[in-house]
Amino acid sequence: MTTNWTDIKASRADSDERRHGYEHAGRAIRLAFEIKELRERKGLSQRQLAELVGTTQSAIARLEGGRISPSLPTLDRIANALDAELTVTLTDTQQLLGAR
Amino acid sequence: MTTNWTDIKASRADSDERRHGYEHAGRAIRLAFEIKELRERKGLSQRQLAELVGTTQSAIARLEGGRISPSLPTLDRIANALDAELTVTLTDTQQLLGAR
DNA sequence: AAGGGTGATAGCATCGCTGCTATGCCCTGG
DNA sequence: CCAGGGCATAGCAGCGATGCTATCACCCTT
Repeated sequence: MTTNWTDIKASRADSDERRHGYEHAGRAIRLAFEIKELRERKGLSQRQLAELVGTTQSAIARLEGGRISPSLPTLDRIANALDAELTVTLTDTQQLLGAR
Repeated sequence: MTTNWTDIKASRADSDERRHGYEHAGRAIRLAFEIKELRERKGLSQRQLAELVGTTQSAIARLEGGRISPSLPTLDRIANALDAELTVTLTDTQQLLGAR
């Protein structure tokens, strides 16, 4: 068999996955902004949201700072507190390609 | 001001956010399944995916086990390796409600 | 029967996120 | 001027996720 797996591996050796923490920052910043947006829309202060979520104001500030990549459990709790829904999806970008 | 914030807080005291790690398992299991699904569709073994991602087979197996809540950085790396895209969204479920 | 490939699991060290306290800064109202 | 609220930041302890090695059980092929 020895699929063309070797090719796949080679073609990516230096493209993307070799760089570990490249653009997590991007997602973190976007999520941070969305949280802040939602919170302000609800008219809540960081302290109030913190209490709803079950944490402290500084933790909320840190999240909204966008310098860390929040955990899914944390995002979920925030979402619930803000009457929002957290959606996490993995979509194949090659559905119609590798059909051999 | 003293918004109806007190009401909000009261109305949730024992509904959802008081329970910390309730259904993270659900999301973890779904993601685990999606990863496995994608990986097999690409015809990759856990070991091959591991190498693409830059980790080991046991780590992949653990993820696909669905007993932990993966970090976003990890999910992102997996997604890239599988030619997939990771989407994380916070959607307001009350857009047309609290117009005040 | 022996070997190879695949996937689970355990145990460990390390790292990052989280919760917390304690500040500091800015702004607004008294 | 002096609170007071709102937000940011630092520093620390604790915990969960990750990476790793080493097994183990299975299946399949030879």
